Amino acid sequence: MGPVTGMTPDKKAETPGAEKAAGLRQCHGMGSLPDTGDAGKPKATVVDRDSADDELTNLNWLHESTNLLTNFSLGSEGLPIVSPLYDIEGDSVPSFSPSCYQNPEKKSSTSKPPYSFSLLIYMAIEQSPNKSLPVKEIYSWILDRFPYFATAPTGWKNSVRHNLSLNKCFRKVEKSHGKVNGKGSLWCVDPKYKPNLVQALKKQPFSSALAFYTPPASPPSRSSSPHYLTSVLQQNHSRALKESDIDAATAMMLLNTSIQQGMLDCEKPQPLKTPKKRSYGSAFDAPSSVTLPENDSAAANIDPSEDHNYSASSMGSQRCASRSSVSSLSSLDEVYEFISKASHEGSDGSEGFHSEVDTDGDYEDDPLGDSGYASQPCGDSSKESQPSKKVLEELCQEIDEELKEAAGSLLHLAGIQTCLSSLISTAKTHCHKQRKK
DNA sequence: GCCTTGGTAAACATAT
DNA sequence: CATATGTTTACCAAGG
Repeated sequence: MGPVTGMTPDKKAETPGAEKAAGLRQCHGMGSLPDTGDAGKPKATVVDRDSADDELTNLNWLHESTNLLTNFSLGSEGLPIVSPLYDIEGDSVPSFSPSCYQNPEKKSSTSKPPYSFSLLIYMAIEQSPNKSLPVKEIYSWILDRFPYFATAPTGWKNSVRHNLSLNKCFRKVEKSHGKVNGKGSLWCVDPKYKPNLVQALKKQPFSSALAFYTPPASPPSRSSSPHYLTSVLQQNHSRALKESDIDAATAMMLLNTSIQQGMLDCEKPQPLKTPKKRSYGSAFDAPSSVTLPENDSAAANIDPSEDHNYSASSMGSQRCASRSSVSSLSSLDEVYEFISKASHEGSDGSEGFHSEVDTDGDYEDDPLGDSGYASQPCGDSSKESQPSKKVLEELCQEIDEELKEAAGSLLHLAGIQTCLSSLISTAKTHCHKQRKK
């Protein structure tokens, strides 16, 4: 691990202080460190590994991870946890009994957490406000929660990166138009595989950590409306949307969001990788039981600076998450349908919309396709579709206008209806009075 | 014994 | 150029 990253011959340890010694790996368990350059043969330290394993069984590490649990239980935004997955699966949401983590017994700060890297990454990402994190943040998160890694050989970072790349559960989120805040890109969890990850988590000794599972949070910097809506939608759509009293404006906004999402989905990259390498996603393959309508793309372009992209993708994620784990989707679909009809009435030239949908469908053929590797993200394909992007944006605007008109019509109708009803009621009372007379 | 899965190392490429 | 990040390949160990 020492030499892991980097191409420079002498590569530095990824963590200063931690050794780089090529051989010293496997000091796992005890976080012992470095310096000794015991260029021992790799894997030569089976003993250490064993000791680490022993520690894993006692789960003492958990006591040191109170932050982790706390965060999870509160959700990334301190919101009450809603766990669609549990609802759907009929599982009860695991509860955190304080006793779980209040035990102060801190014996092994170097205990290796009984979570695989993929789960750690998943937790880190899921816990983040944006449901996406740069590698660096993932490192930090892991380090914060699992001190073990602070003293562990640095190879774990390589493992993290390795997992991000190989595990199809994770997707790279392209930063907006070459704009970058530092190196690398954000990583998010492919909604498709969330259920799998969650399931994997549930299998862990402390599956209760699952309580942290929260619906994708709305991104911080974006305008609140769409996110608010999606958020509300996420929490209430099955209930509220089933009710026929859908506010037209809200509906239009929803539609708008969904459409944008669809457009973005068009840009979703298709995994191009050939199934050469071992499929890391095998454990998290999209559940066959869950039918994912095409393109449930992961949150692409969550970059806050990329607005419509963001909200759209956000919605996409939500839908993905919902679809992949929930059954109440039909209601949402109903809304879309309803709205769709409404918009058609408002304007016939919905050509854009249709074509959009079609396009969407085209791209949806191969969600995670073949290998399922998602490493050829959004960015790549978006680059390829640069030219069409403008067109899409234009279409977006057109649709936007149409939708506004439609919304206006709906509101107008709503107003008329309100007027009529009030008139009717007035008339009724009037008649009533006259009759009494 | 085989297969799957997870962890690790390493080489290399690319971006900043 | 140095470093961080991302990709890929390979090997090993554990468990089913």
